[in-house]
Amino acid sequence: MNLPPLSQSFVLHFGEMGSRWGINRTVGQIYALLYVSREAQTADDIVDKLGVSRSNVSMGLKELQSWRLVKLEHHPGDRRDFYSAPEDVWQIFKTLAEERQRREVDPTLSMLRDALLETAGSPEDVYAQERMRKMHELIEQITDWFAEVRRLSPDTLQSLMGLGSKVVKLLELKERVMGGGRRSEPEPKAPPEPGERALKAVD
Amino acid sequence: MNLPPLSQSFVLHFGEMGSRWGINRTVGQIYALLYVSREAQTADDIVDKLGVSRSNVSMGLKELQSWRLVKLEHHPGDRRDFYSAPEDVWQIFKTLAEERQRREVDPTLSMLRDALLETAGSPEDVYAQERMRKMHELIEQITDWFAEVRRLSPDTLQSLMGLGSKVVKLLELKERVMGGGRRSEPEPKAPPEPGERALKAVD
DNA sequence: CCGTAATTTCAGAAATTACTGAACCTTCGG
DNA sequence: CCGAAGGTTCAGTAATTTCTGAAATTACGG
Repeated sequence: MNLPPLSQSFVLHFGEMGSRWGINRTVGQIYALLYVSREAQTADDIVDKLGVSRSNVSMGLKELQSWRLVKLEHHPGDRRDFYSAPEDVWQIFKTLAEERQRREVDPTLSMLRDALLETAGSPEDVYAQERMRKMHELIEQITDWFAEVRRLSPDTLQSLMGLGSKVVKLLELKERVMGGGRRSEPEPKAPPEPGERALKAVD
Repeated sequence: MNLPPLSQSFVLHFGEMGSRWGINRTVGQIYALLYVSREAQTADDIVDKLGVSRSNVSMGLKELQSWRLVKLEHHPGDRRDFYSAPEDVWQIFKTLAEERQRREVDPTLSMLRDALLETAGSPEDVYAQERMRKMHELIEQITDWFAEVRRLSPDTLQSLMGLGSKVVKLLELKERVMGGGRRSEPEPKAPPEPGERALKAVD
């Protein structure tokens, strides 16, 4: 490995971390390298700096592209592919969240929906279905919310997060200003707005 | 595998999914089984239902315990260990979030802090450090926020998420009601409250 | 077209991770 | 103290994943 010390620590750490996640060492290292590099890198640059095989880099870059985590650019008069990581860390975070949603959450939601449409044939499966319904509700709620929040601008998001748990104060404020609404002892189940939260049968 | 059909689909799905995450097939299956089982299960129950070896189940259960995802209980007059998954899906989600924070995020924050305390010895490392600072800020902001939100009661959390992107409206509302505060064109950097957001040198 | 540079693919080697069965503890009733 | 039941550990094997070098493909200037 042929890198200045701080960059190297960073790259090595991401390599290790990669395993705890679903990505392999090389992919983690390639991403880390692009992330801390001012200039876009060619595949051969990466080979030199990380000391792994050319084919491994090629595969790693393909993987990172499938995660939409790297940008491919071309320099005029040079036929090589240059790769870099997007600048904006918020954008990176969003992309990561979206891809993980797509790869990890969506298939599970789909499986749960299918199972919930079946008719349970035993007491065990009746209970299992009940549990799956609970899980489906939770996941759908969290992902719907997340999808909405992702649409906010980084600035808005940031001021929202800056509030921290003070959002609760805001909620109380809302109750007071909006008036009428339900008191602080809520009904056992919040009544869903009509048409929302219905179980969709599609994939 | 010896399970009713819906439970089996669920268990198999979690087994597959496990790989995309950092856990192995058996661990995923054991957890899924416990999750959809009304009664706590002994290790031998699990062996029968999943068709894996006794030792594999033992290791899997140990792993799940290290994630705090299973409860161990004892029935009077029975020396066997009975395992079950906590009921409350929100609690499960929180536990999962906390453990992933501990295993995946904290080590990264720690590495970044260390790197930020070093002196860069080359232009490349100066830039790398700048990038690491950006990443450190992002992660710290998100995790601080998450830590605060985790403290909210499921009810509060739920009404918050029910708002979806309407929180933005609330933010605007706040600006109006509170008056004085900064206009919708924010300063380039939000001024940190004194004492907060300081770089901590500890692990 | 030809030759060369760049990239991709892929079969097999290397490394890692998961799983098993057998041996080994620990606990407890008698 | 013995023996049986339950639980854990661990060395070896099986399975999977990662990585490589060589061959194949693509893209392009002349």
